[in-house]
Amino acid sequence: MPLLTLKDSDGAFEAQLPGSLRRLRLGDLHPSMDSAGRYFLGHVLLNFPTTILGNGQMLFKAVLAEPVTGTSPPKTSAINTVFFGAVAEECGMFIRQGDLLAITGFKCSESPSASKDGRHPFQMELQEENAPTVYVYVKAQTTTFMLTEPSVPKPGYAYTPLSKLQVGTIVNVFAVVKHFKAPFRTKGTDYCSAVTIVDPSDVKLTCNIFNGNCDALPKISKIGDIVRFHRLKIQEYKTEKQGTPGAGFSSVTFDGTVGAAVMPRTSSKSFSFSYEDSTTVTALRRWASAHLPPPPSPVTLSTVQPMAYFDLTCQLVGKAEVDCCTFLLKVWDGTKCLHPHTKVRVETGALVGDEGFIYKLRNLTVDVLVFDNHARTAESLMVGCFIRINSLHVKSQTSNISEEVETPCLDFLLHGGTGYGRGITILPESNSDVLELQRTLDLKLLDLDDHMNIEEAPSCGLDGTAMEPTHKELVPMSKDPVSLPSVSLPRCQQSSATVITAHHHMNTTSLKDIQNMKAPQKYRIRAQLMEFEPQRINESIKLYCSNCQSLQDVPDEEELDMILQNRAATAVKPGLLNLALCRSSTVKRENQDGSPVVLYFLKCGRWETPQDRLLMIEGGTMQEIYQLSEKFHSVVPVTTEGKHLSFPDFSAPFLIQGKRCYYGCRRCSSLKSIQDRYVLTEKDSLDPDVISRALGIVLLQCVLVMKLTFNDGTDLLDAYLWDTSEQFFHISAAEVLSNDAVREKLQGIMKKLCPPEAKLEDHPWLECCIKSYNVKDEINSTICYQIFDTVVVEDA
DNA sequence: GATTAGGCTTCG
Repeated sequence: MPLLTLKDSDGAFEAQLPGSLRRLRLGDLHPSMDSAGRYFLGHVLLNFPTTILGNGQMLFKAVLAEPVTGTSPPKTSAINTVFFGAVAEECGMFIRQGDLLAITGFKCSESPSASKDGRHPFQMELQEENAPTVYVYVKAQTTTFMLTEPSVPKPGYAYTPLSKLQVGTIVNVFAVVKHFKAPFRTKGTDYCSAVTIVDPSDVKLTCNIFNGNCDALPKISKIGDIVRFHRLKIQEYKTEKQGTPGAGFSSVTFDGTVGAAVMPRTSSKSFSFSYEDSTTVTALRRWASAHLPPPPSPVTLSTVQPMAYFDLTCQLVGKAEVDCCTFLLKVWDGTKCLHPHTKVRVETGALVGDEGFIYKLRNLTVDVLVFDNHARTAESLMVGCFIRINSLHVKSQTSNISEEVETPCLDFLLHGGTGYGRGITILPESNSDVLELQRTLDLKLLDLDDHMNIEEAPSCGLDGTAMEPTHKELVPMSKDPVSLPSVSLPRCQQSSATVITAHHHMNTTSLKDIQNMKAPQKYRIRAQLMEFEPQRINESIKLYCSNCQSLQDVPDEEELDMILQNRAATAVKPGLLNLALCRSSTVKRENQDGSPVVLYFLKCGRWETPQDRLLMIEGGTMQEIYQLSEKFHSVVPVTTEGKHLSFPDFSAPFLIQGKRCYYGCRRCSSLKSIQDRYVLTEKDSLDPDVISRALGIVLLQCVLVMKLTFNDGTDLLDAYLWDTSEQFFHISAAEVLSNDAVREKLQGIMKKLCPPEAKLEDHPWLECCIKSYNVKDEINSTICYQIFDTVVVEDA
């Protein structure tokens, strides 16, 4: 094995190397030199994807930089390092930017690209025949940055004031963001973010930062943020200096607010962060607060002025395509726009989002029309996400100002182009503005619930066609009244096993009265639970698509094994692999006469240990998949199709994490090819949302669906419980399937709500909000009922 | 390791 890892917990890197080895410096390298007994020490500045040469040999290239001890780096500190064959395969999978390596057993040759890349005139080459060894220094703690790292040779970064920049140099800078553009796709291959920065030397510099991965761009969220750029190349454009990423460019961003925590934001997994950096951030914050104009105070929908441009931080409630170059975004920020504003009409069915929620917020949302390049961004936004719309135009529809007859109607427009930073940014949930917004929205929602009354019940209801089959299946049949249960205590004195979370002003309606009323309506009821379906608790969990509203059963392990067996039987040639994407290994099973199991290890991710790696598997039973998912973070079942990997179908989960299975919607998903090497590694995230989005899969949500039969002594009523947000039971539907303890907890609750052995009169009383809605088919129209805004009392 | 864009508001 040419690759050896040494842990930082075991001491300093060089102290762990074999004592006989002596260190070679960059100046010692020469084609005539013998590297036996010697090693070269360097940080990985850059690494390129592993490729296959014309002769079928694998090649991995990295640029190494000798750790610098002085204050400023020498001119040529970087050297190209080329790994061949098996060495390339192994090192290419493991080595990443920022790693510290010690290399032995290499040859030196002339670098064919030295004149172009300005690096060392020679390059290092590692071939298996020379028995090379690559020692990698592994940090035990990789998730967070380290404040001090005394045992690792750390490059001493020097920062150039913006007034001292020279064209043609590569520098490190620390400065305040004066202006920025949210990342946008260029006409080339990359995303770009334009950032203008200033520092206490009172000079500004515009930088165009490019990267093929949008997430790798500086994580700037607002003007006043502080950025640290390493290896920024200074160019000249129209007599002005300009910054652009130099080789190995990296960026770290900090909040610019005086007194805020100094938390670095970056997508780099490995980056330095020292005590000095922290004091620089503090100093820059103080300088900016005293010398720069204060950042514009945030505008909300309630404070918006006509004919203005502003940045809006908001939540996306709904979206719809208007035409090829226009998209509608329905957003809210918890405040009410005081001016009349345009409501955009879209074709029925075009609006994506929760109908009920859109209706509930109808007086608080504004319709934003986004054009051209932004329409494409808008299309990919997930309803519910938090966004910042930069340079949103509030346009008054009254063209002639002299005609001030009425209050003007406002249009919210995001014009095409990126001028003035126009754009849409998805804000992470950890963003401080989002946390504040979330609080505002939560309070507003509570407020809304309190003021919502029966007259406000939506007329649209939940009578979507896609839900019909389920509801028809479960449509209440028995409506014969039964004898009144004898109750020993007055009802008002009995505690409830469930309570309502809103609508307390509503009076209780008897089930008999409800049966005589038209839908849709909202009611408050007090009744006992007579029975519920399904009795087998696992069957109450369904897979729901929020996009097409379809509902389906979750296959059990037996069904899944059948599906997997059929797949294996119809597979043409298992094990055909795409080398550029991953490494495969075939696992033989002693007790099996059937097809082999092939495992594919993804090469291009940054995941290093099995616990944070994604594995693809071809063949295998569900039990085997679960076994693997205990060791690997994520398991994706695949099949081979021609020369590439593909997804079999949607009958089985497309992703397994631990005991949790994730399914895709066969109707709404449009699969992207795994052929694209970036597909699975987008953002290097193993989040099911990110993976499913990257694969073009619309993720199905686990929901808990039950039919509850109530009896209040006046009549019986069947109501559906549709618990999508863990509200009713405080239980995650998905966990009912994957966690035995959670399933038992749910069974326990149901036992208490509806004790199987007890007489109905001894069942606990429940207080519930229910709403009625119409379910229509070609011939009939039935009224169904659904429970809402009700929760089980803990320890019911 | 080329290229992209290169803040200084719009068709709507």
